[in-house]
Amino acid sequence: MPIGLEVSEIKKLDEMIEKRRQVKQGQMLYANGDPFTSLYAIRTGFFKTCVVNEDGREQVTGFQMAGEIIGLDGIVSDQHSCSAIALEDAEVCIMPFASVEDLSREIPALQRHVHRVMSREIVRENGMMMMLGNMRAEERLAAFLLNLVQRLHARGFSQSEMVLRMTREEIGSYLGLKLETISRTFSKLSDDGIIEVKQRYVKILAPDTLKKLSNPQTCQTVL
Amino acid sequence: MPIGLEVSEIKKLDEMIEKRRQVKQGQMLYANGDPFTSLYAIRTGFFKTCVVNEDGREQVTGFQMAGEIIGLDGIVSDQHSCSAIALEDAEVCIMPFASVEDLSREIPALQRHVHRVMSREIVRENGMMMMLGNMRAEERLAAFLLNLVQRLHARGFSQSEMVLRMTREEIGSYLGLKLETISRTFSKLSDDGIIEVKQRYVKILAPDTLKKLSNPQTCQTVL
DNA sequence: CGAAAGGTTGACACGTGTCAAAGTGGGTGG
DNA sequence: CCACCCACTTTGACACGTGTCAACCTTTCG
Repeated sequence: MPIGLEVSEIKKLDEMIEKRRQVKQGQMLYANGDPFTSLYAIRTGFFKTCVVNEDGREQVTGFQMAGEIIGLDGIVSDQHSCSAIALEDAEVCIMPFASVEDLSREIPALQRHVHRVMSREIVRENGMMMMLGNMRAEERLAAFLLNLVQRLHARGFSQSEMVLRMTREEIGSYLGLKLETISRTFSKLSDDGIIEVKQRYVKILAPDTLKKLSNPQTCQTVL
Repeated sequence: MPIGLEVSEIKKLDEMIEKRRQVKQGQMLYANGDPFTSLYAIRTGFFKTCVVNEDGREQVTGFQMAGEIIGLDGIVSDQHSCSAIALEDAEVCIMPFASVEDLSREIPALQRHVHRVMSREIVRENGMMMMLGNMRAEERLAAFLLNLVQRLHARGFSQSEMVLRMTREEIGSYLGLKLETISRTFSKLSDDGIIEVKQRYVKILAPDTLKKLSNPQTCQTVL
C-alpha cells in the first residue's frame, strides 16, 4: 500500500505478508485480551471493532472495509484491547508486527506509511469524539452515511447507493444512540425525501441536504 | 523516555531535541491547520487539545500533563487537525518528527516506543468513545476524576487530592456534557460524601465508591 | 412453513440541555 | 491595600431529545 517503493522493496513486503486468513461472517478475527502479534490488512469483506465493559455494554469503535488496517490497538500492551468481528465473509493479510517494524527500519517510505496509518486513526477518533460529544442524532446519522458512501465510492462503488453490512443496533452503538433512534432517524430522513431506505439498502437522494445536516468539515475528516 | 537505551543512543536523542519552548497559560502550542513539523514532549505544565467545527462547537479531545507527547494528529496530513492550548504556564521539548523517524530507524527501542505511544492514544480514544457513547453524567465524571488523580499520583502528587487546571466548561466539553451538568454532578457527588469540592480543589473521600460509580475496567484503560 | 432475527412505530419516562439569576473568588488598577 | 470587575461556578425551573418498553411487521433461513 505505501507508494513510491522500489521493486526490491515491494518484494520484501510480499515476503513479510506470510499468509492470509479467511474470516466467516460473525467470526472474530481477534478478541479483547488476545495476545497481539500482527496487524491485518483487509483484502475483502467488512469488519466492526468493538470494546465491551464488564457491564456488558458494547461500544462499536469502527467499521472497516477493504484496504484498511486493523489491530493497531494491540501494540501498546502486546494484547488486543478490542475485538474485530467480520460482518460479512472476509479475507485478511496477516502482517506480523515484528516484521513490520524490522522492514520499516529498512524502508523509510514504509515507516512513514505506518506512522500515517496510526495518525489517521487518531484523527478519525478525534472526529468521533466530536460526533459523540456534540452532535444530535440526525447529524450523526447523516455524517455516518456520507462517510460510508464516500469510502465505498473510493473503492469503485456507487456514490449514492449502498447496502449496509451492519444492523441498526450496531450503527446505534457506533453513534452512541439506541437502535430505535437509528430506525426513527432513518424514517425521518426518508420522510423528508433526503434518502430512500429499504431495510439495509440506502440511496442518497439529496446529498447536499445531507451534507448540510451533517457537517461540511466533519464529512471530510471524521469517521 | 524509552527505556533500555545505550549511552550513545541517549546522546543521539538529546541531540535530536533541538530546543525547548515556553508556552504561557492560555497560549497555543499549535493550532488547527498549522503545518506539522514536530512532536512535543511536555516537560512541565498542563495542556488541552481540542477540535472545532465551523459551527463553532468545540470538543476537547484530551488533557495532557508532564511526560506526555502531543502533536500526533499532525502526522497523517502534515498539518495539525486540532489545537493545543496551555492551561497553565508550560514548557515543552520540541522533537522534529523527521529526526524522530530517522533515529527510530537506527534505534529499535525508540521505534517501539513511538509505536506504543501512538497505540496508547488510539486505545485511550476507544475508551473515550465508550464513555461518550454509553455512560451517564455521573459515571463520566467519576471516571474522569479517577483517571486524573491516578495520573497525578504517578507523578508524585497525592492520590486523593488535586487542583483542577480546567474549567467546568472544558471538563464538560471533554465529557460531552454541558458545564451546568458538570457543576450539578460535582454537587451531587459532594452531597453523597464521595468527594469534597471547593471550586477547583477536589478531594476524593470514598475512592471505592467512586470506582463503582465509574467503571472498574474503564478506570484502568480509559481516558 | 415456521421460527428467529432484525426493523418499525407508538406512548411515555427521564436525563441532560437551556435560560436565567445570583454567588464566589481572583486579579488589577487606583 | 482596598475595591471593583470579570470570569467562573452554582442552582432553579422548565424544555426537549433520546431512552425505554411494548407491540407488531418484515425478511431470512433452516
